[in-house]
Amino acid sequence: MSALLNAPQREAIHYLDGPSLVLAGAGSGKTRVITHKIAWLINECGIGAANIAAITFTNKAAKEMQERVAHLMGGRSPKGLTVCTFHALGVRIIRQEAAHCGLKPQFSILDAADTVQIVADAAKDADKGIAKQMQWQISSWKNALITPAEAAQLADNELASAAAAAYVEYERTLRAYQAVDFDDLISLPVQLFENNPEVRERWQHRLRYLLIDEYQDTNRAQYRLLRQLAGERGMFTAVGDDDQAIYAWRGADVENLKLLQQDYPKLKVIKLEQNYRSSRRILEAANTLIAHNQKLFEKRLWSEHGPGEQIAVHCCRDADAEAEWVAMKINAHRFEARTAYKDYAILYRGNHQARIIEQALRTAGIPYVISGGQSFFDKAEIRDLISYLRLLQNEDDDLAFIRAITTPRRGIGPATLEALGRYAGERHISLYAAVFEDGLTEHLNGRQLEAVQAFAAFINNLKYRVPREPAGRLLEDLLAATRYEAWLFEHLDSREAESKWSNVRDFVGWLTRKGDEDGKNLIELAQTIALISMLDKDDPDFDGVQLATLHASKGLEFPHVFLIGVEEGLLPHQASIDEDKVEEERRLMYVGITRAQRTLTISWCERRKSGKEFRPCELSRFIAEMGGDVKQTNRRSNDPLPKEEGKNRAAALMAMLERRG
DNA sequence: ATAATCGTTCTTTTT
DNA sequence: GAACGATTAT
Repeated sequence: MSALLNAPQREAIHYLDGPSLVLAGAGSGKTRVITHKIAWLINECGIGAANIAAITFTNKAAKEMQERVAHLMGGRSPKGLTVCTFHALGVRIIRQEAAHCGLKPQFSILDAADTVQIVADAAKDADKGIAKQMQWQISSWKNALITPAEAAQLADNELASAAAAAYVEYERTLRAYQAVDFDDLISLPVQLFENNPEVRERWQHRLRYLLIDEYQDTNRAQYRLLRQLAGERGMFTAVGDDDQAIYAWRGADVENLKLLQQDYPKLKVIKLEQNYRSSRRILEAANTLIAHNQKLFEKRLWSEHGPGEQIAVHCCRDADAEAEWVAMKINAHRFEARTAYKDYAILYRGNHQARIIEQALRTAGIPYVISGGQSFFDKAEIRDLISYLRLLQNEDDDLAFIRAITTPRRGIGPATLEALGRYAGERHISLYAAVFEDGLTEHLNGRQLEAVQAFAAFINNLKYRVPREPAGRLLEDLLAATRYEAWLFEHLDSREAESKWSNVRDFVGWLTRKGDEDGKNLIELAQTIALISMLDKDDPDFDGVQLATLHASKGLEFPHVFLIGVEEGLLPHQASIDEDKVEEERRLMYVGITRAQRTLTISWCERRKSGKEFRPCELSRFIAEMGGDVKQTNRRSNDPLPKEEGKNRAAALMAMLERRG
């Protein structure tokens, strides 16, 4: 990237007369604009760092932004500057204004699995799949700031009505647990600011200038929060690209771009159309593809780079052959071009596709890193440990209580918990509080009572020690006392137990380090982990091929990109075809293409396993939509042969040699 | 009453 | 391949 800023970039940075929207095409240097604008505001405009907030969409983006600002400002991040996700900002607001929200400051943040369980409990006869759909519906309502009462009126089918009924109970349960879900992190601040103008003004005053990254991915509630914080003056810069809007399924609303123009008639729109990333052929293909979408803003990327290599489209026999082919191709290309493994990325539509690739890379001896995928914090063993931490932080968190008291097993099962739950429910107290009530003796037998009280005493003791002892020691004691390691090895095969235990060790090591570095005790640490979904252990020195879903790849770039599984039904995904949502899939494809700097290699399979059977596949429509400048190759020529066939051929070869010799 | 075991089902994307 | 549910064993 050139050291100088181009004219539209400069304009975007220096524009301060009012609200502005920067339409930043892929690879047009949008992070650069944001970071430079922050520096400009602080250095040239006399705005205090503490009065500036840059809001990103992912933790990773926030971290990168922070680093780049620090770099720009001479190695140190300006004191008091806010660079975080919408959700992290929400946590900060709620924690500081907890009393206004009817919460105690140590509220718990529930994850997806917890919320589904609450919905399942709220709707008694719920099967797991239905509960998931209902939770989904409730989440959509919350993202659109729709109350349970409004939802009940809106519901126009059986599922929605059931969800609306569960919604009321769901909210009640959350408050009883002193807990919030991810959606609350946005909607509670919105409600708070709605009802308390003084509080809103205080925050408006604190965060005087706002920069919002990935604006096209904001949902209704987030937009509302932005407007409340920015107020009438509208001192903000929103940066986004409607062509890269890929989170509609999660409530993101591209309409927010239109709303911005409506709500702020003086909105200054600046387009960044010069691409600094990709060679011209890749850019052309991306432009041609995305032209098939209905456009909100006209935009055409251009580049000063040379044409570069042709895009290759390769057909494979099946997913296994595809994985092997990609691995082989990377090894060959790396050898020829003398590149590093980290110059390559393999991108795919769904997480499940990663497994086959991983396998192939391992056998080929290629190092790799996966970003995204199942979050480290979603793993059962990590959730086990976190449930103890959550319970320490907030004893009203019944879900954490249940998980902690039953893992590892300590002779407490469903029957005991049901009795305890009934007792607590009648009294409107938490499970933990119920353990200390005298009346409990009526409902539990001697052994049950003893077990439950021993557990509560254990937690109580830990809690007492939290302010006095370092987090690391408490964690070690917690694991020792619960015999967690032994429990893992007792009921799992050793390979699995080992992997789980090593995850636990990683987690404990990470927490211990963090505790020592920041001088935080265990409970203070517990409050921060809920938001850190991806373990930011990505070590930039590690030389490995990057594996990522298309969603997770947004914002990244690589010299050489492989885009796999480009088939009808997978990309575009079948569900999107059925629901007439192909435009979003096209944007997803667009995001994938525009990650590539020098070469783009696309692959697809003739057939794919669905369940037990192979089903024939056809090439994605998006290839045709990219224009004709691609080089199609067929398997046969350089495909690795399936195992038996390979063996046969080797045998035939041997036979031939023998005949000759 | 609790715990381990076996079989069945599904996999779009994530703060 | 993992996560859930139903079944069997203690």
